[in-house]
Amino acid sequence: MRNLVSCCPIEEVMQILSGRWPTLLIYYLQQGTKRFNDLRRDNPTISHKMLAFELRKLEHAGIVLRTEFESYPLRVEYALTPAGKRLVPLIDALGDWWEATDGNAGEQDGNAADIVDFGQSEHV
Amino acid sequence: MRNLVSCCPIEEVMQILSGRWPTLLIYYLQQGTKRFNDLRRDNPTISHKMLAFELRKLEHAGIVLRTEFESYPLRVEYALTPAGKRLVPLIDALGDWWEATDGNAGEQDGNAADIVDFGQSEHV
DNA sequence: AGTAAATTACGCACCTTTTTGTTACCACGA
DNA sequence: TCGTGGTAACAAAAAGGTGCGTAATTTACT
Repeated sequence: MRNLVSCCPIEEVMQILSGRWPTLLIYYLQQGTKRFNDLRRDNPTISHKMLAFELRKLEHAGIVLRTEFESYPLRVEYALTPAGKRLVPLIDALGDWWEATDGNAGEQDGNAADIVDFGQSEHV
Repeated sequence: MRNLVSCCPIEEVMQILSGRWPTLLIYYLQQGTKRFNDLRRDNPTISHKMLAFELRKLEHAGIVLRTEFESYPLRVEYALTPAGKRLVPLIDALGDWWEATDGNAGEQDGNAADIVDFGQSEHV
């Protein structure tokens, strides 16, 4: 009575992990403790608004630990919590699954290389 | 050189699984073969446009197999591919992880029950 | 020595882009 | 006329980007 039977926890997880940034941020934080601008440098395409928002989301979810130091210009450090560290191999497994699928995907449909772009833009 | 080292496959997976519907649809399809309106009945809040779009996305990703029968009113069946079935336990693991985290989350922050709502609406 | 500028980690307001929903419409057969 | 499995057009909502402000301190320039 656990395996994908209660779909609710999965919905909650996806609410946290959905989007480009959560898994990426977990990836970078898994390398070690980082500061706000470290993460911005790690990922130059994220805006500071998004970074702040996603970090707060991950913090609330218990995945990221935020530590504030009252030094010169104010310093904040971000790190994975134990729960966040336990999450890493699960995300990892998804990546492995995708690579395995991707490897032999061509046999079904013919093309699987252009999956990346799902442009739904219809207002052009 | 595989474990969360190459972040790209994870980005691709999240591009497919992000959002409310993909994991939910996988959940319902894991119960067995379904037809379009079966899935609509399973999940009344999804619009048919979204359902069609998400199903096509999952189909392109090699997770869902679409079979069209030329019977009287036209009949289409959706089912998980082998790759889709292999994905199920991974999604499952995320749900289990969340439940485990949720169980002892109170020790860190005090409240972890109201994580669900991340209203970012600022234009009210 | 005095002034200007940069750093740090954001919050806020405005605007654009993307996503999602609503509605109508299609062909077909019972 | 209803249900089947959609597509296309339009509308609303959400997500995301940009730039400004903050406050203390250090560095850079003159």
